[in-house]
Amino acid sequence: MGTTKQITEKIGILLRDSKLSVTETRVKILELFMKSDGALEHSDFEKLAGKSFDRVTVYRTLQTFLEKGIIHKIPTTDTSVRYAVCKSECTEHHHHDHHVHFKCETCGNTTCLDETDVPNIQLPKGYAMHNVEVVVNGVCKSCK
Amino acid sequence: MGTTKQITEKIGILLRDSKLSVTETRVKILELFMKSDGALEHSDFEKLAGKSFDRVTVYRTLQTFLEKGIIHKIPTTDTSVRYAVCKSECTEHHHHDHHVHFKCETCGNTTCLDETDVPNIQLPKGYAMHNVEVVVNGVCKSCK
DNA sequence: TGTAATTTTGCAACAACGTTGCAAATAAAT
DNA sequence: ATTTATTTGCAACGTTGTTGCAAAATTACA
Repeated sequence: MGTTKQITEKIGILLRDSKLSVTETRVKILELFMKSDGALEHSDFEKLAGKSFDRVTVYRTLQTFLEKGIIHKIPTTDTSVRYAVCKSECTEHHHHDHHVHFKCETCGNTTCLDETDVPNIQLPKGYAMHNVEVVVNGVCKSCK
Repeated sequence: MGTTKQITEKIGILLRDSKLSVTETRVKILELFMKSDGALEHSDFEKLAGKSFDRVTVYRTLQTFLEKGIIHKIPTTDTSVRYAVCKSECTEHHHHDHHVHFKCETCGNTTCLDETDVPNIQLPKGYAMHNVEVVVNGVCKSCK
């Protein structure tokens, strides 16, 4: 994963590539994403990171990252919204969200199973498919 | 689908089977579910149905139906929570949510594709699978 | 490097959503 | 028909998400 300095450098490049100003908030939020192995939700950012961010800034930052294709949302069955960093192939205009998400019922973490393919689904006649979201619920490796 | 009277009768049986009192609110909410072909969210109930229900009652009713296995939740990527009636095989203790949900990007409706099977997914070693949720985004038959 | 232009942030105020306790109303049991 | 148990609606509250605007930080450029 690299040293903290390397991560910071990587984040700077990522932001500049997306034509975004490099600000403390954005760097800190991206650091959290990179250091966390699971998906994060809004409330995670207000608490964590030593410094507590303003709620509004967090909302706006996540919204910006979404629009630039830096992060993506993960479906949930409650009112929370979960985000994870996109793989490198994701860009502002082209998303590769076709991977499986795993939600552990024990630790509550949601992770992206990048290696696991989303299988082909045969829809009834007349339906056009754009995107498939798969969330598997169960028990993860660490909790077993 | 049957006449209104038949539906009301069916709902009475369903409620009594679940050991729930047959009240006006519960009947009206179940009627809405049966008459709608798509999934419904909380706000749909406050407005619709001529009579407007109290917010709290709707929350509590949906919660009760969930616990009894009468309805199930559908994953979304926003803060809304969508519900749909369960198929007959669902009970309080055993759920068959293994079907595909389809969200139309044009009309916004979410429907259950009961006939469409959820394909097998090969998880990495060490993961235990309990339940798979699939949501397909695209354009539905009616909007094409 | 210093200054102007642009972008981002934080605050305040607000709107929407969801929860809890309790008394009144309704349904079930006898 | 009366008692018992359940459900409902209200009030009050906490949380979550949004918008406008002035202050602060970042970028662009001389």
